[in-house]
Amino acid sequence: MKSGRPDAPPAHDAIRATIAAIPCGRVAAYGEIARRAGLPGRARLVGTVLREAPPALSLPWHRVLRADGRLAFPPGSRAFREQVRRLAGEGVLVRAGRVDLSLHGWERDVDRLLWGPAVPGDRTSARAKTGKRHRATAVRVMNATGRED
DNA sequence: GCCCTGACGTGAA
DNA sequence: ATTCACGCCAGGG
Repeated sequence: MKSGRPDAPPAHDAIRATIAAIPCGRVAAYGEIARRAGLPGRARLVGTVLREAPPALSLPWHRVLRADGRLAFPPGSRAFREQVRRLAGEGVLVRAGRVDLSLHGWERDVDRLLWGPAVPGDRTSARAKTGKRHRATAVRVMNATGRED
């Protein structure tokens, strides 16, 4: 029995569902999406799926970045600018072609970021020591969280 | 089936 | 911070 569409590989479905689940104001790497979709190591497949995905699905493709936080498109290209635009619309700032994953990364739990114990090697906690930056970060996160649509 | 390509990831130089 | 080389594997020719 085919569940729904015979021409829709389960892997593709899982990937699309995972991408659709990325909350507004957050971003995730290709590799992370593959992992969450139960397909560890298939980062490239995520790219393929996105490329083939019909616009009608309205997947939040702009929330998908490379592992280092940089956009996957060539800087200055049409898609690149569009992605920056969309991200900005959600309060996600792109600087030098990259997004700060410690700030907007999906993998990082927001509550732990604000209230939890400092994680060794976490740049965010290090910056928090300066004080000022910490408050600005908290405000930004709360704004992003409170906004639903 | 072989070969090339790619919206990737990682580690080394 | 940058560049390079590989590893990876699904698609398409």
